[in-house]
Formats: sequence, C-alpha cells, structure tokens
Amino acid sequence: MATMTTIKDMAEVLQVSTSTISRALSDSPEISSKTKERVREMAKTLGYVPNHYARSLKSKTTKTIGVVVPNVIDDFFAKVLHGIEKEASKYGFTVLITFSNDSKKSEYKNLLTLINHSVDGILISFSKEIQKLGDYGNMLKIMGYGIPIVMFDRIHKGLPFDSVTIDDFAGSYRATKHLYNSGCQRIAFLSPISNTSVGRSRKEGYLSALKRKENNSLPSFCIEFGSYKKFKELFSNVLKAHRLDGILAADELSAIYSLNTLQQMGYEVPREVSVIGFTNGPMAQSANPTLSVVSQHAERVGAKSFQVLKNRLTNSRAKTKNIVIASELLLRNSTRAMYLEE
Amino acid sequence: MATMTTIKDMAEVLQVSTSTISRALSDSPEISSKTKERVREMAKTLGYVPNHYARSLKSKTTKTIGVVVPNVIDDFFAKVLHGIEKEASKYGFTVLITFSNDSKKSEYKNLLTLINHSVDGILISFSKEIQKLGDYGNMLKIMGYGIPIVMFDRIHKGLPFDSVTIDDFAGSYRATKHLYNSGCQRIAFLSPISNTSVGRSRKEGYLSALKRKENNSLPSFCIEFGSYKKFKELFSNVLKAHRLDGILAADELSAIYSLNTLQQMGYEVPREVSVIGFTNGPMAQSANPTLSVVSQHAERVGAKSFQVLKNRLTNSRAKTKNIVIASELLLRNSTRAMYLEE
DNA sequence: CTGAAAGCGCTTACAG
DNA sequence: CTGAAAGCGCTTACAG
Repeated sequence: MATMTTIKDMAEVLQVSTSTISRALSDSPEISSKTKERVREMAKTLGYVPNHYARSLKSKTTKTIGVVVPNVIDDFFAKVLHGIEKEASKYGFTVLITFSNDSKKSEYKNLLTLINHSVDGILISFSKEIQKLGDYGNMLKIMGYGIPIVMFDRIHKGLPFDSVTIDDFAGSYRATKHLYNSGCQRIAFLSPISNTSVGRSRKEGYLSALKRKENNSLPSFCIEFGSYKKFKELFSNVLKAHRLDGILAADELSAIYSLNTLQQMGYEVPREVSVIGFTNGPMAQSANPTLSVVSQHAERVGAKSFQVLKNRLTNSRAKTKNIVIASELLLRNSTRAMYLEE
Repeated sequence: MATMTTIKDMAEVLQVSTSTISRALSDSPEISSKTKERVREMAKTLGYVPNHYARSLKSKTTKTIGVVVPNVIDDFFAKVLHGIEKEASKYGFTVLITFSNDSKKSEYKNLLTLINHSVDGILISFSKEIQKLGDYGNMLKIMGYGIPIVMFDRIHKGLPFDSVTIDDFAGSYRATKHLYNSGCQRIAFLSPISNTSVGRSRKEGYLSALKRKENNSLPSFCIEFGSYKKFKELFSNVLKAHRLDGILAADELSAIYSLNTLQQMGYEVPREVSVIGFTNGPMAQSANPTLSVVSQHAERVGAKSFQVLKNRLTNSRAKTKNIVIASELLLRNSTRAMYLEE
C-alpha cells in the first residue's frame, strides 16, 4: 500500500480542521472560495488522493462494480469486458474483473471476494459448470446479501435478476433459414456449449427453423461435444456418414475448426458445404474464405449490462428487466448466394 | 453495497466483545476452541463476510494488486491476464484490472484509481502513447506514492522498477535467421508497434540478424504502420517492388493479414514466400497453412510478473530485477524446411 | 482466555 | 463560514 497524504496531514499544514478539508475537497457550498482555493492547491502539491476505502466505509457506496466472467480468452467475453469498462468509466465507476474459468466453486469464491470488496453491484455470466448442474443454491446465498446483480449472456431465468442477452434463438433460426434458403439440405449444428443457456437457445433456434420449413421439414444433426480434443474425428465421421452440406457452429472455434477440417478433406467451401458461425471475432474475419457469422455486438452487451445495473442501483424496487440485444447475420464468403428470397 | 452482518452484530448475539469475535475469526491462539467454534458457526449461519475496506484501513495492506494493460483484445494480453489472475489467487490476492486503451491519459487515471483503492502493488504494461512520446513524467509522480510497481512486456528501462519481458531481440533474431537459413533472401519486417519497447527490440533483432549473416549481409525492408486501414495496399506495393520472399511480422494480426494478402495475390505460401509471426494465438493456429510463430508464453509472463511483485512487497529494498522469459520458435506450415543447419 | 479502548481516513449532523 | 465529535467495521496493544 502506498504512503499517502491524508486529510489530517493537510489540516495540520493549513491549520484548519479535517472537516474543513473534507468539505473543501467535495466543493461544499459552506466553504469560502478562499479556503477551497488553498486546500485544492495544497492537495495538488502534496499529491493527495482520497482513500477510497475510508470514504466508502462512511458513505456506504463505493462506485465500484464487480464482474464475474467465465474467461477472457473468448473474443466475445473480451469485447463485453471492454464494453463494460468503457461505459462504467463514463460515470466514474471502477470495474473489478474476476474469472470463474467455468468452475462453480471459483465462481462462488469470486462473488464473495467482490462482496467483501463492497462493490455496489455485480455483473455475472455463469460458468459452464453451474449451468450444467442447474444448481443455483450459491446464488440464493448471494442474494441474502441484498446486492444488486445483473446477469448477461449465460443467464438463468429462475433467478429474480435483471438480464441482458442476445437473441440466441432468433439468431440461430435466421442463420439456419439462410442456409437452407441458399440450397443446403443437410445442415448440422456444432456445439461445445450445449449445457449453457446460450447453447440451448441456439440449438432450439436451429431445430425450430428446420421444422418450420414450408414444404418439407429437414433432418437435424446435432454434434455436441465437451472439448475440442476429438473434434476432427467426430466431425469428419458425421460429415461423411450424412453427407452434410451446411454447418451452423455455436461458437467461433468450432466454426473455424470445421472450416479447416472441410478443406483438409478436400471439400470446397462454400460450393459444396456452407458454414456459418457464432461470434464475429478475429478468426472469422481472417479465415479463408472469410466466415459468415452471427454477430453478437458484444461491446453493446457489455455497455447495456452496465446501464441496467446502474439503473438498478438507483431504483432497487423496479420490476426486473430482461433486455435482448439483436444479433445480426453477416454474410461473407463461407456461404453461397441465396436461391430463394427470405 | 450489500447489507452485511458485522462483527458487532455477532458480538451482540453471542454476548462477547468484538475483540473476541475478531480474534476468533483470525484463529488467534489466545481464544479458546469452544469460543472459536461458536463464533465460526455463527459466522456461517449469518453468512458473515469480513469487510475488506475496514480491515485494510487498519492493517494497511489489502492483498489486492492492480493491473494496467493496454487492452484485452490482443491474445497476448488476455493470456497474460489469465496468468496473473491464476497465480495471484493461489496466494489469496485479488486482482483489479484496468485498460488504458493505449492512451497516456487514461493510463494515468487508472494508476490513480488503483492507488486510491489502496492496492498493495501495481503491474503495468505501457500504452503505445506513452512509449511513443517517451515522456514518463506521470510515472515519476506515481513513484511519489511509494507503491511497488512491476513493468511487463512494454517497459521503460529508465524507470527503477522490476520488469518482466520476453527476449524480443533474440526471438526476432532467431526467426530472421531461420528465414534465411531456409532460403529466403529478401525478408521484410512488418510492425504496427514500432513505437513500443517491444517493437523496437524486435526490429533490432531482425536488423541484427540480417547484418550478421556469415557471407554476405541481406537487404532489410521495414514496413511500419500506425493502423491496419491501408495495410493491404502498403504491403502489396512493397511486396511487388522488392520481390519479397520472407515475412517476419511483429504481431499476430499483421502476420495473418500478410498471409491472406499473399494468397489473394496468388503467391503460394511457403513455396514462394515464407511467413513467421509473433504471438501463438488462435488465428495463427487456425490459419491455412498454419502459421509458424514466435511463441511468447504469455501466461508465464503473467505468473512471473505477479511473483516478482509479490517478492517486492515483502522486500522493498532488494535490487531491481529484470526477468526475461525465453520465447520459442514454433515451426508450422508457413515456412519451408531448412536448407542449412543453424 | 477475554474485554475496553484507541485508531485507520474519511464524512456529516450538530453547534456556533 | 468553520470546528468538535461521532461513527463506518475492523485490528491490536494494553490490561486484567
């Protein structure tokens, strides 16, 4: 901890009370402008920085929020974080970021850490583990502290918190529809996140689109896996067995991996097989051919999440809100031109 | 801020003093095990979480460190952050992360925010702006607070802080050497970070390798740019004008972009042009052909940085340390097999 | 083994 | 316009 000049130090030097210093610093109308001037100057030359802890101990508010996020390696989360930070700093809020690494235990530990750092509120996107187990007992305990919480992306509807998500169902539905409208007949869904709320919605959107196809419904092929270890083998087997001609991937990595695998196996993309992936990340943009994606507007998700939390802070009894950010289908070169108009 | 049970609440319930509660909680040998037992149980049922702020106000130490990093979108920084967080949590430290977005002003603002959050120490990787200007006056002011600081990756040697970097010069030297040993004669260096300490070392490593080639020295082509906007145009012009046959890129994006541009222009990689990039990120791994890279072991850089800071915390007067983490040349398919042994 | 008291750095109602 | 005093939630030397 740094050696800091305190209000008391300044009071001694200027021969006034600490109350006066405190008030002058917060620009209270009770203080004469002469005094304010002197105090400010002193503060500047001494490099005074208010002690955030002492202040919040009194004021019961810290202008600090906490974030619990699965990781920062995924482009989506990295961008969300950027969005949160940018928006928060506009309002003078500091952001404490923690990573759950998709583990329920460290997620809970992080939550507690944030609470004992007296954050004013918390933004959370749940770990794979808690979403898989579906056991939100930890969150009930956390609720006992009465701290405002906003869920984003990976959420749980059973919890009475505000939420910010993208329209995963609709995004997936739209992408699937685009695939068959451009001629695909045997479309597979790839997902390493089948146990998350997000993964489930995307799967439903995919299945739903296949069922609702006007004339005849199309067969579905769900390829779900826990890790990328055996991805290539798994994917190429299904590919050959069912002569797939369209791929919808629930995340960036599986989109890229499927694209690479297809090419290595000698398939031409998009002439023989079309590919659409979720997340408009750097890999999608630099792939060859460039990848058509469902863009999630991650920064906007972050910014919006902060706004919702901020509103919750000032109005704790408002009805809970569930914000949905529209995703966008960005067509690039891994999909064919359309055969039918939507 | 959450409504929390305090030590005082528990003292009332159990009819003992706050001192006893405090001591019981910190497992002081002075307290009977019976009392400890009762207190712990009570703490558990009441969901007691110690107020970190109050504690640090007394103890003058917070077990919290701050990080100032340019961004979290670059794979390198994301991984460093993971490394820091992982290592810090081993020792019960909390990590406050802030982003400078490569701006000198917000970098300074972040530093001050961290200090008034009473972090025990700070880890920093400088913004492009401060490195370009070379004006570290802000850091001198920060030094006035006497807070331990460790620089990582983008550092400034004139400052009396510990540092952790990778061997940028050697990594670049080795990569360049590999390029000409595998037959490249006209090797260019691509850099969007020419103004950073890291960028400068990599450039020197490249130039140095070209000069020291045994028989005859090779021509150098430095392509430096501030943004990727006109990358393609700039790059393809130099490429054609000088018939380049080898590329060393100082970051992941320019490596990928150059690879893509080469292919779009009809060059075969690596038969006609070889490419090596810095950063072993997801793009490099998923590129087609897979990209040979200088891997920076980013997580290790993060973990090591935390360790150095932690040591500094306990021994403030030790000689400053400059740790260098060895980089590694990972050969994949964007470079040819060797002609000459190194 | 336990308690009363002081103090960390601030803010703010109360008094003048 | 300014000051003395109490208190936020904790820790710890001092006393018993």
